[in-house]
Amino acid sequence: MTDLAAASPLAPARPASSEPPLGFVLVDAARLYRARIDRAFEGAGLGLTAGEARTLAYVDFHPGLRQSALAEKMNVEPMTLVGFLDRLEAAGLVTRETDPRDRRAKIVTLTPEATPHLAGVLTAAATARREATCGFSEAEQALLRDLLLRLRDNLAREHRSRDEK
Amino acid sequence: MTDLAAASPLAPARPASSEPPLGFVLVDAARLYRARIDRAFEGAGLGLTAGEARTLAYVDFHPGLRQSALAEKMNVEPMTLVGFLDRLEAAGLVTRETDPRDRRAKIVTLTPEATPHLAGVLTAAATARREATCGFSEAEQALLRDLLLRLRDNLAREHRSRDEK
DNA sequence: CTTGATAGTAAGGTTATCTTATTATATATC
DNA sequence: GATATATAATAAGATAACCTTACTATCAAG
Repeated sequence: MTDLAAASPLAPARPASSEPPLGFVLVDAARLYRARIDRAFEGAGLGLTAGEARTLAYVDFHPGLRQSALAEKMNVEPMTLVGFLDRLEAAGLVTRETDPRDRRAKIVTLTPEATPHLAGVLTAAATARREATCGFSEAEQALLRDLLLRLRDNLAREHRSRDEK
Repeated sequence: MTDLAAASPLAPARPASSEPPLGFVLVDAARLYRARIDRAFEGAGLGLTAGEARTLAYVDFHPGLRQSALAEKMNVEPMTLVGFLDRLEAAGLVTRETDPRDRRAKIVTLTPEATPHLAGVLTAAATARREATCGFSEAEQALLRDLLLRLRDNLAREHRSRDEK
């Protein structure tokens, strides 16, 4: 351990309890979580990656959105979404239909075939969640979710405001 | 929204408050956080990616470890660490020295040149954290960190037990 | 001194993400 | 209504962060 904090008044105040800073813990946790989810998907025989599954779930929660609006909901660039939708569409799980009010835009919806896949996704996600939150009370689980939502929205807001510059 | 939950008793119980399941929120939050950190690093002129910075911080917290032990601490595969160390070593920020007690193994330590980089990393991480946890009380911030640590350790334990099979 | 495990690494692959440029279409302006 | 500008999706191509598998050097045990 360097003596940085002591050596320099310019060094950031290292939060006493933060051996690994919050961001590192978050990124580590997310990597493990994603790996766990990927494995669960693989085990379930859904031919879906985590990103595709996430897209499927978002379309389910927000059906009928344009791609650009969906990308914004998901906090990814439109081009990132294109890739996910290409594969989901090729698999017959979503449709892209030209918006009659603006023929540049496309409306994304789930096909009926998506239903069992979505069920598999949610089951796998629930399994991973149960494992990840082993030992958590209901309240703790809800608390974690709410804290993460607030954190995500803080960052998303900042991210967006920097885009529209 | 499909009517899955109603339609099938086999469908996972969808936690009432969980529009996006916990895992999705976590993965989204982590992506935004990492992007924010990358931007902060770029802005600070450190020629480091998030993964390299994370490695640097881990070596600072756990100096003198062998690569395999360090990889385990970081919850990545040894080969993933090799890439990070290759670049950090090329940049003159870490050294890999043969362990005299086992000449297969290498001991990783920071060089003196790493000090300012590490300071930059911690400053950037602190900035990102301040932004991400805008509106959080001290207690909430600590709570989030502890919940994430527990979650990470749950997943890491599972991950490890599956390896040694 | 062989035999089998272990530490690091080379080679190569995948996923998720981005940026930049292109095309079609819409909207505003003159 | 012709022209300029903005927007929606996308093609092309890059990068970071992982992983798996196979090889090499070394150790440790018989």
